[in-house]
Amino acid sequence: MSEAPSPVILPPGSSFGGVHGATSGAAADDLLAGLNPQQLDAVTYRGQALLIVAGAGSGKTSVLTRRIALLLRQREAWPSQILAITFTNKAAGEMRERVVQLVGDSARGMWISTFHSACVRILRREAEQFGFTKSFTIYDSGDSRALIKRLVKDHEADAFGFTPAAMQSRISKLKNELQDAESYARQANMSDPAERVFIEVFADYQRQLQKANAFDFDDLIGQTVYLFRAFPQIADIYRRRFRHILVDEYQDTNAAQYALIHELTRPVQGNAPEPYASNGMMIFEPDPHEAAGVEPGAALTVVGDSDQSIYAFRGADIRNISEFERDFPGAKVVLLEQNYRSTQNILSAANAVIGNNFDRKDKKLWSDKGAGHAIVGFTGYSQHDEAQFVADEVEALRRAGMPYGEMAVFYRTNSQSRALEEIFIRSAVPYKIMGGTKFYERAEIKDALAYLVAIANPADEMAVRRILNRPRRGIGDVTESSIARFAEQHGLSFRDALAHPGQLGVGPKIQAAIAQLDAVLREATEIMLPASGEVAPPTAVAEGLTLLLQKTGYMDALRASRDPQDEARLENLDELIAVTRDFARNNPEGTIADFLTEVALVSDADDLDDESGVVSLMTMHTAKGLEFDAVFVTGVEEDLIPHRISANEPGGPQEERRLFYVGITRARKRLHLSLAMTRAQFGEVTVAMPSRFLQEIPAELIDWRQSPGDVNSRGGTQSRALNARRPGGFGGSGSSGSGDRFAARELPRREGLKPLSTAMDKFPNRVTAKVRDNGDLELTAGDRIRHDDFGEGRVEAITGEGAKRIAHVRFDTAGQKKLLVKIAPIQRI
DNA sequence: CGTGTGTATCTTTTT
DNA sequence: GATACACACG
Repeated sequence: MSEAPSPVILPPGSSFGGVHGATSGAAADDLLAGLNPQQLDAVTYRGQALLIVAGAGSGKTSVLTRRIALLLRQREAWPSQILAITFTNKAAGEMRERVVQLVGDSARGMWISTFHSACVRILRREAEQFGFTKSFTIYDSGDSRALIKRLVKDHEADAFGFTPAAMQSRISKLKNELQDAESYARQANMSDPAERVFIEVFADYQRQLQKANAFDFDDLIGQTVYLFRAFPQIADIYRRRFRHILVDEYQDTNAAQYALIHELTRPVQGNAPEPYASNGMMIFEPDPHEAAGVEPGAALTVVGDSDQSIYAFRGADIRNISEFERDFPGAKVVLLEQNYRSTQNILSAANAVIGNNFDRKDKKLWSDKGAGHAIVGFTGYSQHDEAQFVADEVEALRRAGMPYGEMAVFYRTNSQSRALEEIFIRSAVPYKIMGGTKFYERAEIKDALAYLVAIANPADEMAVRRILNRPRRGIGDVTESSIARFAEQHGLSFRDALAHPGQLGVGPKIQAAIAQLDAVLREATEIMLPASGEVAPPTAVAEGLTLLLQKTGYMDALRASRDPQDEARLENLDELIAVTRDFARNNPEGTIADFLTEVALVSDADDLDDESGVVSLMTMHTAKGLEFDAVFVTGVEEDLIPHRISANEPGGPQEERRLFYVGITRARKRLHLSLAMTRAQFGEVTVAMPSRFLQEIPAELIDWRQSPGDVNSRGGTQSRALNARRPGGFGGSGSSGSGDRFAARELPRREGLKPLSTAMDKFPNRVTAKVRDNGDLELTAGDRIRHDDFGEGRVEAITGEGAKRIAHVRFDTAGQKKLLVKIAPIQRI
């Protein structure tokens, strides 16, 4: 691979990446060129079961895509016979793109998707077989929590100490093991009243989902398995269709996903095939040559790395991969250990850390890229200080020629992003946060989507209840109950009860409000699901949504509000409408249900707009599967990584170590590990200790710009040199009195490196929390300014427009900085 | 029925 | 430091 920083992520060994299609037809040479012997094996092996143990950065995506490409190129499989499963939609998109690059358009027709999307596809076709309709809704975790919350209340489960969250996670765990309330009840201790109430809630929850014609995330998988088991002839359809199944990130599959794979790879028993059609769609075209009878199961390829298993908390079972050979006798195993991503220093650190996990097969990544730069360590006084280090370092790398898009900042918990964000804004570093408060979880977006759900799936009572009083219509709890009662008495759905406002026994004003809502819903239904039988135009969803938001007065209410946040909400809604338009453009056939599916299954990690011009901020979980030239792992502290909560969980600390391992192995060339001595969480400042994982990295690999020993919070409580023995606890004592020595120490400066951010001594917690606004402060080159933290300096240039005007300032002591004029704490002098 | 105030609990990680 | 909930008031 080239040494020069490049915004394009080249596949490992892709020196030949540009020569596809040179010799079409027989030649597979270009697909095999540049592969090492193990990779070659992984691409070309043919058999029922193949496990590719792929260490971080060993080129597994490349191997997987070539394997698919080869199958297609050599006519071993039609595109429609291939099912490739990834964990995120983004990964699926990338894989598809790369296969297209290799074999061109013949990649069309493959199923490359996540477990969840694949299951939705199947379920939409088959839902009518078992009591759902194809317009079912998908409950995300927020939806299902809301429902569970209500049920916990109804069943008074809180009296037994059940919180909705605990209830939800228990139910989810069971579902991931393919249990339902009934099967669980059989093995439960029914003399325990808490167990009984749990089972009641579980069963009721499932009833409510069914009644609402909805699946939660776990059901998407679990119910598909159920479908296959209960209707073998349906399962056979898919077994016949998919001859090659490939699963990425296999170490993160849970029991339900494992069962799904098992079902799909079973030999086809049947004396089958009535060409099976559903909803008028032919699902597959039976191949006349292999008309009927027994067929072997699909060939299964799984790729994974047990060292990167980080989703045990959501049911992932590492045994799926470690016992693969037992589950699939005769399976071939290929080990990929050569790393094409990172320099040796980074790998040595990674190996050293992961080597502390005892229950793993030893595996050592190696690289021929050379040692590379040392890992940079930094200890800040506070999280803000740490963030400033990151921002400064990002700028230094940028000036040295690395694009922002090749840099990423990782943290353990989403809440850590705030401090980084503040500093980045003030330093005018362009960034983008992946994950976090998701667009589709914002209240106004959920409201808007609830309107759409109310149209697409009127059986979904939760959605209808949600929009009942949004915007405010004067409909409160009392009226809501009246509607529910009326619906029950007359055997109507909650939605249909709205059509009879006069009989609800409520006041005339409220009657009018209900009638108005009912009318708008009808009007929108006519647009998006025309009764007359004709197909709705592609723009129907956009039109319908606009109509709903306008005629219900939702938008007007926001506009009239003087809450400053409501302006942002309006913008979000506009963006949602824009999303519906995009959707119409990309899916001319797309229905409202398709739109809602897409929305329910995208995560923010999927945001495809690789603007390549911005630094990415994300959790270490989100980082899995990505790689960057420069990586900053922040908050490398005890109680954060490993997270405090993990300490009590079986296998918790080990999973945390794997997570840290995932974080550091994302880096190609530059790795930075940083921490803070004090961290404000929970609203108050607490003292933080360096993570135990830091001590697992050989000292010579880390170049400490400022080591934990150099730093003392608030003038020093005690020495916190990494390997210094700590007598007793810490925090309370503060009596050793040896701190000032360290506090005064001159910070090491290194040649060629940017000076550290200055004014450390007055930095802690000095960062203004409030966003300030300099209004239309006019600055021009040559002006002198004073900055709250950096002191005085001279403006060298102004770039950008309006609110994004950036001042390039050379400070007398702090060096060169970029500042956002609008909000930087500066004044002209 | 809506709004405002006070209070409790919160933060792991995600399809 | 934020948000969600309970409660009291208009």
